[in-house]
Parts: sequence; C-alpha cells; structure tokens
Amino acid sequence: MTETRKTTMADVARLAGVSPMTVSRALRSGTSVSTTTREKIRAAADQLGYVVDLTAAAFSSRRSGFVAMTIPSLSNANFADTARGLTEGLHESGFELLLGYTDYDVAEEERLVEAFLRRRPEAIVVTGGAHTERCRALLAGAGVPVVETWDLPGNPIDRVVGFSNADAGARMAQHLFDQGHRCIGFIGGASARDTRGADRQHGFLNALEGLGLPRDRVVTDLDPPITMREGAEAMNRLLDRWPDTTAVMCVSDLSAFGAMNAAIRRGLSVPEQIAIAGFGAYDVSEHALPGITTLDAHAHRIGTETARIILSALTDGAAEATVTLHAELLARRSTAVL
Amino acid sequence: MTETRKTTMADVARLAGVSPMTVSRALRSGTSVSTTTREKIRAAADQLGYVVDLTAAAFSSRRSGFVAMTIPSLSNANFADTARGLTEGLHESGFELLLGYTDYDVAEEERLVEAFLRRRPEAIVVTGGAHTERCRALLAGAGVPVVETWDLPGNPIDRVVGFSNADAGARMAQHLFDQGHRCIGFIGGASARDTRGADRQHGFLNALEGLGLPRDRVVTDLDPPITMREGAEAMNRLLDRWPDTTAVMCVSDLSAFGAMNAAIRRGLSVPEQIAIAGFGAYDVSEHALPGITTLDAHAHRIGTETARIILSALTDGAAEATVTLHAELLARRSTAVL
DNA sequence: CGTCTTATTGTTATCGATATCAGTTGCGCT
DNA sequence: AGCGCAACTGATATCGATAACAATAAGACG
Repeated sequence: MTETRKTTMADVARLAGVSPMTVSRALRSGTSVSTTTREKIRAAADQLGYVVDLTAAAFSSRRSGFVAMTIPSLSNANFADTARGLTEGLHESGFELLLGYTDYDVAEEERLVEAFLRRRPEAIVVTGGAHTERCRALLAGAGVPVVETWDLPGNPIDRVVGFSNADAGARMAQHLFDQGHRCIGFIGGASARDTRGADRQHGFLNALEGLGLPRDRVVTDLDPPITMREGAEAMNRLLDRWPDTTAVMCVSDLSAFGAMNAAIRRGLSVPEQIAIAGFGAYDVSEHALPGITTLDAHAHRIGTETARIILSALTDGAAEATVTLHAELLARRSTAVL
Repeated sequence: MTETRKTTMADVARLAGVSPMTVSRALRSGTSVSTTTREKIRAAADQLGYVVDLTAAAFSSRRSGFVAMTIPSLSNANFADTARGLTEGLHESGFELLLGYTDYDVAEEERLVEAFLRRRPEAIVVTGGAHTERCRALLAGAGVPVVETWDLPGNPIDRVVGFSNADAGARMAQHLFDQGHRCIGFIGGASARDTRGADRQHGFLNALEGLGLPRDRVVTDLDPPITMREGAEAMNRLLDRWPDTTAVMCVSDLSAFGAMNAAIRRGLSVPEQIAIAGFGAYDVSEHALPGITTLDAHAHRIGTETARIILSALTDGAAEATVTLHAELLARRSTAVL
C-alpha cells in the first residue's frame, strides 16, 4: 500500500542512464538491445520494483494482448477444459484470456461480447453457432478473428473449431441399436438455450427414425444447464411414462449419472435392464459404477486448435478456416451386452 | 472485417454536434448530461457503430476496471463457483474479472500475479494463504486491496474471506467418531501443493489423536489435483495395508467418489462395511449411490463476500478485514449408522 | 429584475507507453 | 583506408480517452 507516485519507464531510464525508448525495448522480447544495456536496465527496473503498465502499452501499441472467450458455464468441466487448452496455446505468444460465461443465454452472450469488444481483444472465441442478430453483427464487424467452437455452424461468422453434435447423437443411437436396443429414449434440455444439446438430440432421434424406431420417447423440457438432479428427475418421468424403455441417452454425462442412479434407485440394474449413455467424457462417467458410455468431444483439443487457428489468423493467416473434429465413442459397461 | 480507420469519440462528437468530453460523459453513468444531449449522442454513437475503447479509457482514468483472481484449477467446480460469485458481485459496479489458474503451484501463482499486476487491476484475489516470498511482496506492494480466500492465513497480506480448513477436518473426524468408527483413515495429497487440503488433513488427524485414535492410517502421497482416479487408487492401497479400516475421509468429494467406488468394487458395502466422507459439496456427492457425507464450504458465498469486501475497500473501506465462514457438515448415507 | 446556485458543456493538459524515423557505432571486406 | 550494412540507441509524435478547471445557460429567490 505504498503511496509514492508510480514509477514509470522514465524513472527506470533515468536510473539506467538510457532513453525511455530503450527501456521499452529492453523489457520486451524480439527487440534489438545489447546484452549489457538490457541487463543494466533489468537491474534498474528490479531496483525500483518497476512493473510495465500494460494499460498504457496496450493503448500505445493498439494491441490489447487479450483474446476474449465466452462459454456457457464456468463450472462445466468441458468448457473449462477448452478454456484451459486455449490459455495454454496462447500463453507463449503473450496473449491473456478474458473469460466470461453466458449461462446458456444468447442475450447474455450479446452483452458479454459487447463488453469484451470495449477491451479491444485481438481475437474472439464463442461457444456454438447460435447468436442474436446483433451479436453476430458485433462479432462480424469487430475486425478481428472470430472462432465459433463446439459446433459446426451452417453459416459461420469467420472460423470454426468444432464437431457435428448431430453426428455425435446419431453415433450413439447407432451404438444403442447395435447393442440390441429397440425401445430407446432421450433426456435433454429446452432446445432454445442449449442448441448444441438440441443438435445432439435431433441427430439422435433422426437416427432412431432411420433405424425404424419411434422418436417420441423423450423428456426434453429441462432448462440448461442440465444437472445430475434434473437427469434423475427426467429419468423418473421417462420410466413412469414408458416403463418398457431399455436404453436412454442423456444430453450430458452429468444428467446421465443422475439418470442412471435414479434407475438404480427404482430397482433397475444397469446395464442388464436399462442401458445409459451420456456425452462429454466427464470424469464421473469413467468412474461411476457401472462406467457410463459416452462421447468424448475432445474439449481440451478444441481449445488448443482454437489457439492455433487464432495465432495463424493473426500472422500468416495460412491455417484452415474450419477445423472439424469428431466426437469419439467410449463404450463402457452402462451399455454393455451381457 | 471492415478496415476503415477506427471511429473515436471525436467522430461521435462531430456527428452529434458536441464536444468529445460531452460524449465521454454521455456514454458513462453517474455524469451530468442533459437527457436530450445524451440521447442525441447515443443516436450518433449507434449510427456510427461506436464502441468505447476501454483500452484508452483505462489508461486515461488510471482505472483498469479489472479485478484479478487466481484459482488453483479452472475445472474445479468449487473454485468456479467462487469465481462466479465474485463475477456476479462485481458486475453491477462495472468491474470485470481477470481469471487465471495456477495448477496448485505457487511458482505459477507468482508468475500469474506478476502478469496480472501489469494490467493494473483494482483488486487482487488469490486462493489460500501460501505464496512464494516474492509473490507476497508483489501483492503487498501492489497498492490495491488483496483478498486471500478459502483459508484463514495466520499472517494475512490484507483481507481474508475464508474458513478454517483444519476445523473442517476436525469436524469430520468428530462426525466419524460419533458414528462409532475407531479405525479411521485419510486420503489426500502432497501437502506442499494443496495447503488447504493439507490443513484439512492435519485438523482431521489431530482430532483423531485427541479422540485417542491412531493417526497413521493415511495415504497422502498424491499430487494435486486429486481426481476420482487417484481417490480410487489410494483407497485400494489403504485397504491393502489396513484392511480393518471402517471409515475414510478424502480430501475432496471427487476423490471420495473414486474411493467409494473402489471400495464397492472390492466387494465392500458402503456404509455397512466402510464409511466414506469427502469435502466440497460437489454435485457428485449428493447424487452418488449412496450419497456421500461432505462439508459444504459455501464456495459461491466466498465469491460474493469477496466482492462485497472489495467494493467496500474501494469506497468507504468500512467492511471488516476478515470474513470468517464455516464449512457445513452434510451427513449423507455414506456415513450412516444402520 | 438582478444575483446566486446549480446543471450542463467546453477547453486544455495529460496518462505511460510504443511507432517511426533518424542518428551512431562497430565491423567485415575490398 | 573507405564503404556499406547491421545492430543499437535516441528524439519526437502520437494513441483515445478522462481529469480538472473554466465558462455558460437555466432556474430559484428575495
């Protein structure tokens, strides 16, 4: 809480006997300053406890050093993993991450994007391809690379790093069919909020239809984020209505875990009497008893690929505009045939 | 990607027929500008698609509008909840959160704090009371409020919002004792990295000792973050070495869940043959089968209280320097007496 | 009706760094 | 020795907003 006037580069320059410009160069990398001068300046800076003011540097250089990212939820491990991958990929280039969460609400996303834009980020990362009209306009007019993730929007704003949620849903439908199931349900959320979850649902149900099965065995009036509790409640409702169900896919592993335990509480054994599948390869699906079959969206990799795309866009621009990943099916005991 | 020269307040001022200063005032709140002028300026700004440049505003006003926060891990729901509470509490005052994760490493924390300081945050929030010497010095010399959370450091840097991890551990020891257990173990991590976990462990073991029980039944050579997998492995080792153990506390609910399922896989029934307790009130502990007894640290509340303390420190400074919370025991079936 | 407030708007001077361009110096080579 | 190039360092001019103070307009009041 020392209240002396803040030390600036000029102070360091004076102490080191050089110009402020040389201090500026010495404290950055990729600049040409002689080793002796640089060390002299470093010593002077240390002595004064000087810390560069990026608030001024950003203004002067017109480079904020920020990459902004919006995710639906902070406490969702999938999105956290993507944020972590992005942070790691950007770190060595000196970028910092401005992270905000939307609560699965496009209006909130718009507010967040607008707030971020005021900080002049050098790139913007959003989750999914569904935005308000105005948010799209803001992003498109921002003049910096924009990356939509976790999805493959039909009409992308700029770059994309994602996978087909519909394909992922279809894959799981096929898996359950292959395991011999014919009475298959789905538990998910209100489509308006979690469009990626809704895409998985559509892909899943369309695939069921393609296999000649009914597509009406669904409980999808839940409000994202779909938690374990909601998965459990939905499972109870589903089993009340369609007691002969033999397999259920849930929109995420968390709801799948809740749903599975609800089924077990009702006296059903998993997978003998009912098979359960989730999405997202959360830890809990691996360590649950039984382990829950899921789809790994490679959340961390989405982050690192996004970092790569951004860095490329900011330099040579040589990288591809769309990186298509594929969710990977992890078959576990919860859908095993015995 | 329009590449016209960026529009500034001067452009808006020209269009609205006022001075740039009036535009500056009109676009902020708490400033005196006539309603008609303000609306005229708003219209002009909208027409030009003008967005305030906080990069310049921060520099000019010497107020970054940032609060910086370091947490051990992005994907830990407890810390994410605290970050969420903090974000919410700061939002209406116009502050934004700069969030970074340390991976449970004080050296990384030091780097992160140093990087944050360059951004001139108006307050800094860190997790725990253990820091490198230099990091303490950086924080103490930053000239802004510093809040240490999730702990009650003996020698706080500035403000504190937390609870006693040792007390929490002791409380759980008492609970297990009260349920009739006399052969009680603990599963945790290497103390150097997760000092809060280590405090819980010490509190727990000291309490055992105070109750006349041995304190050597521990597996604590794991490296944070302690995951479900590590909890499972540790439980197997613990049961191999001390097969007569009847109760185990784990450093977190995640490891407790892994440990519990490992025990069940070995043919033990919970809680009939072995009781399990965790920490953190993660969703998984509530929805597991059986539900896992845990301690709720009120993670979200830590965030909102921290926001309150910061806002107070930045205005009247009237708030208390230390906010002491208490972890709340949630007894569930995993430690029930039958 | 004139003076005093108060509300509103304008003028000017920065904030602390970096971009840019202009020297200077040191060295290798012919 | 003289030339040219590369490496280093410095001088100057901003970047786009806000702080602080000045000026003016609009009411309030005796």
